[in-house]
Amino acid sequence: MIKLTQHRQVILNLINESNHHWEAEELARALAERGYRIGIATVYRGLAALEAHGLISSFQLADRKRYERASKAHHDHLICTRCGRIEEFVNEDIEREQDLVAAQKGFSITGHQLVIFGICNRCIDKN
Amino acid sequence: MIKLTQHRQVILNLINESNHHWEAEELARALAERGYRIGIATVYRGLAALEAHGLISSFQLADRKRYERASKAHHDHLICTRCGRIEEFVNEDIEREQDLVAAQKGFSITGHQLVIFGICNRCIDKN
DNA sequence: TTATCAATGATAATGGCTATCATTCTGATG
DNA sequence: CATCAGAATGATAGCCATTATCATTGATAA
Repeated sequence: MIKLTQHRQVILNLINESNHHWEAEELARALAERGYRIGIATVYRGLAALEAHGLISSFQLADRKRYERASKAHHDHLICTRCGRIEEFVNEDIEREQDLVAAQKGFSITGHQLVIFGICNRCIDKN
Repeated sequence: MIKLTQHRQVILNLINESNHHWEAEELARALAERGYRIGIATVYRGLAALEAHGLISSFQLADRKRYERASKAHHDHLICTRCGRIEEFVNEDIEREQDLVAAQKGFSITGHQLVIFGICNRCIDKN
């Protein structure tokens, strides 16, 4: 079904190798540094294809999308607005409450997007 | 402190008059329909100024910002991905859990962004 | 081998939003 | 009331992430 070309395999490997939350241009730069000549449009298309097949996942942060490993467990994100550090978290209570809210409002829930903004302890310690 | 010009007053009134979640271009169109000649840049600047002074509030939905009345109580949004209807909700449990998550991760929380996606009952009934 | 169809790359286009800059408005002061 | 400074405005160019276009390349099946 999915055509996992060499380019896409390289993109997938890079994402799978770390816990990083990649943005498209950043990933393109990393690929270039490693000697791969992959056009920016191909990177965007590859990311979309990989995500469409569940091999990676993404979330929207401000005006741009971030791509990460597809992990089994759903999780949300916590971002430090000072240094940009992103942490992941899982909270079953929040998940359950969201289902309740949707049910109360007569919505059939299909997904959600939760990002918590804050200042991380490293940044706080610097002051 | 804030210069509440006529233009900004008109923008503010329009937003205050309804529960609508306006996007900038949509609001500009509505103003034009009502006979106001307000440049698009002025609309954007006015929205930013009104928000900066707490007279309206906003949230990011996908690639664009939505503006709404500044309500006393914090709330989040539920959006129907089929018809675009937006509902608001308040859930204290979710708020509390977010504080806990941030504390656990050593973050000093400054805000969050929660949008639940789903299909609303009106759309479901149409099938 | 050939036909087919997707992937690719270069680049133009899109769309929301911001910057620029000349002009206009406002309101504080004399 | 006149003047002046700083802010607001409008027209429009620019920015930037992403997508569309289209000619070319590559892979797979017959």
